[in-house]
Amino acid sequence: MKKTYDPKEVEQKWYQYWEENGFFHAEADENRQPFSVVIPPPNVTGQLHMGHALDNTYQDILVRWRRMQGYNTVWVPGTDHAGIATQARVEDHIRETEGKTRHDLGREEFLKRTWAWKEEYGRTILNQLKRLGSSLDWERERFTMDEGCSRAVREVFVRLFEKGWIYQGNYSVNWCPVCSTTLSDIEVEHEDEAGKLYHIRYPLADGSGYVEVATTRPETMLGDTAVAVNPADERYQTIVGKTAIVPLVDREVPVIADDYVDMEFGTGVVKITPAHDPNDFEIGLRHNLPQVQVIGRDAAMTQEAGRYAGLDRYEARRRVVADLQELGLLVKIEDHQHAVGQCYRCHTVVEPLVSRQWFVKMDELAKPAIAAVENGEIRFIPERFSKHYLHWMRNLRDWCISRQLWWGHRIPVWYCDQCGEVFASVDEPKACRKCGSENIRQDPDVLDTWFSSALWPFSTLGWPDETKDLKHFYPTSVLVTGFDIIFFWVARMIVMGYEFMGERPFKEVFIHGLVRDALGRKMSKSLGNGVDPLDAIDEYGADALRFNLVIGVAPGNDMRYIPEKVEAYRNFANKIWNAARFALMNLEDFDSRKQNLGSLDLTIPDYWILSRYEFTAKEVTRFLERYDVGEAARVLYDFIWSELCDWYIELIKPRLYGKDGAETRYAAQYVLWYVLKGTLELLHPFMPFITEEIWQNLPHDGQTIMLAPWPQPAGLSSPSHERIMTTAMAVITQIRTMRSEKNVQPGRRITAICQADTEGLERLAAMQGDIMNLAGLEKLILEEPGRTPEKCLSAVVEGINIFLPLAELVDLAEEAARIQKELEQARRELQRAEKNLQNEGFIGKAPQDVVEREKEKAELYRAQVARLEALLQELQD
RNA sequence: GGGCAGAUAGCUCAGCAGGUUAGAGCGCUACGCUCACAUCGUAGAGGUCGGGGGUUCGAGUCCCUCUCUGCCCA
Repeated sequence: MKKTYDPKEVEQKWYQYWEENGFFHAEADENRQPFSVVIPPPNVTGQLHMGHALDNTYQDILVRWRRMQGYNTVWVPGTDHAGIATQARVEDHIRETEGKTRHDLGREEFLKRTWAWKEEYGRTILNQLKRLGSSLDWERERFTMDEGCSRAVREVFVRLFEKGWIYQGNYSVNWCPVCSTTLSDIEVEHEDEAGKLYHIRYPLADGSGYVEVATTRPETMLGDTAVAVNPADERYQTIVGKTAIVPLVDREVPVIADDYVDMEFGTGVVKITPAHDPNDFEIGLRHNLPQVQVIGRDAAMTQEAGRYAGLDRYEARRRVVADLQELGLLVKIEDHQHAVGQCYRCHTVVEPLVSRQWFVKMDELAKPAIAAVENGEIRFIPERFSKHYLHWMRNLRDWCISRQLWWGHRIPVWYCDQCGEVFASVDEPKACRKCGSENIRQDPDVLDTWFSSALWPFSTLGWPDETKDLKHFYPTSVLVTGFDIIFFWVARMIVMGYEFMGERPFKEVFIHGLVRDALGRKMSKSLGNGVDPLDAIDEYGADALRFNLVIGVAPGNDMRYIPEKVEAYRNFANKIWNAARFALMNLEDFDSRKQNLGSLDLTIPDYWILSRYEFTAKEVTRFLERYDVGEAARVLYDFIWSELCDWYIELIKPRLYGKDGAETRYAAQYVLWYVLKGTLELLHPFMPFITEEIWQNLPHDGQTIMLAPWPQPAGLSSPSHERIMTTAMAVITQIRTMRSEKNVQPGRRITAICQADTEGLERLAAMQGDIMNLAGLEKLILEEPGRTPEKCLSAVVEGINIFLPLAELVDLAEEAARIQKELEQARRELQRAEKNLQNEGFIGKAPQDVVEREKEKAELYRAQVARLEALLQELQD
């Protein structure tokens, strides 16, 4: 074995081994409890980023852990066709390489190219997930546009259509002029921008004066069909019902009253443009106003805009404002902060446009999905995310699902040009369902990407067929994802799960935060501050990256990616590597079958490490059960580094070297092997590669650590041995501290005298040899308290007097000062404990064990104080 | 405007169901290449747990309030 751990050498080897031996794969087995997870499918043309690395590390930890626990475990891999994003990438590519648009190529050819693109790049992200160690069941790989998923999409569409829950309608929708498609409400991000508020005068037709309206988008006035005030606004009572004239287009429009108008905003008078504002659209419907579309799908002004036709919307704004100014109708321009809707894909400012689109009626669908979270059938972890979810679900609007794209699931609706019938069909129809005419055409649009991902938990398991997998693995056990797609994805899966499976899609939703850069900023392409997980893996190893991503992160919190931190966990891997190297060097002649734990002649450190190991195993399991992955990892880190390496291995070295005989050597070998092997098993879900590499080298049963049984409690807990060790460790540390303070050469062996009560002496005697070894002693004298040895460095710890006869190093004043300090500290603690114990409330109300512990502490501090006082007295004499 | 997080050592963060002398990593200081590991060891310094109030025998932990930061929704 090499002196330092080299991840490159082992990672690929083991991944291949796991995959080739089918360890990731599981068939549905009715006799075993299922544990199933579906991956949040990454975009098919995407690259692995830290967010994916985090998300999949969490999933892999849970999946590997449950698999070891014996669950019938599957983790379903796959990718998402990501309509807008992928189409945009391919369009860019074609423009750059051929100088053509998708329209130049035509729909069929463009789709052919996109599929080719998908085939070429779709694998990369999945391969990148392998580098991370993800134990995905590759035999189950799916794609949102594969045949099965596509069939599920059509099936769902048709069923909802026939139920009347999918409908077509003319509404104000969000249009992205760059992506050339509509967007659902949540695909629009509202960002605060510094804008302007323009105050404009609209003359009244009867010549009685003007009304002053305030608007942030003056260019839309060309499409105004009303001016509105609040009915309760006393300022404007008299003008309601009059007619105003829209300047520049000289359109006569009514002055209407509507509750929607905010009296506080601007002048309290607003212009109404039903064609270009969703609220105005609603008002337009209420008041029967015409819609005049002055901005087109290309974000340029239409013919309706008269002399502004053809201008870009922003250029039109400038011209309109200039023209108004010239006419003297522009009252003022104020600075104004307002939220501007942008496309979540390309960040272009979205244009509200009225058009005919397909919608999913959400009110009925939402009911069971709301109830499920309310009554705890589906649980969010952390709990607070259920509030987010519920708030959104209770204020749901219908979902616009049609997209004017080519890449996606074509809407399965056909129009008959003969009789006008509109019908949906799962299979491609040859003729009109009603009149039999073959003169039919399919709706040109495709569905929102999220429509197909909403079906993911059951479409990937075979729905609409009633497959064995679906029966056994649905509902899935847990969904792991980031809070940013709770609305986009999680909510819709819940909705569709109840509607089509009659059951929740998953029992629990484990939500994690974002990976940020070292400065706490979101990692983004535009900032260029993203760290490529593959680079991190190359540099530190996949195990170190994984550990870094999860350790010490509380559920739901964001984490910062700091290279030095990954380095620390690379060092941790190396630490384990070397502990194992040490173990293996000393286990060459070891045969674990010779004896079992019960028949060995164990020492106190043996009992202690077994007890600590058992505690650690329980803690790790407990934390994982609560999805507290960060704490589980921390517990392991501390156990391995501090207890196993720093103490236990150091303690057993003499025994392993054969200094105390073969029997105890074997016992030390056995315990070391047992604890190391078990610890590797506990660590395996977190650090799959290094644990497999070491485990394979240790005596073991089975083909892989992946399938080793998860460590179970074995009755190894031993508080009495832990207490002895605690005392010994405190004494050792204290002696080391004194040596260090006085610069005693590390190699120099010295004498120590320990005075303690009978019980203390027993504990020390039991550990005498170990204390001497680890504190660098040539002699350890244990005696009853009474005398104060002359010219010694002294200290008191755990009620034990420690004296180091190092006369030449003793500085009386220094000693006195130090002891004085310790004494004050001990007195403070004693006082605190006594105050508690004298408090009737405490004695009466605190739990028995807390009171007991407080009593023990008081006793300890009392002894401590007494000893320190005596010492100080001696020094001063 | 409404809601939700966060504020703990110089930095980044833990702290579970109120009761440990409040922890870790990095950084810092001193010493040490002792036959697993210098990607290391030993020891050390460093915190009035954002401010104020309250509940409680007891509050970093629960409640109220204020300040600051971030996020979501309108």
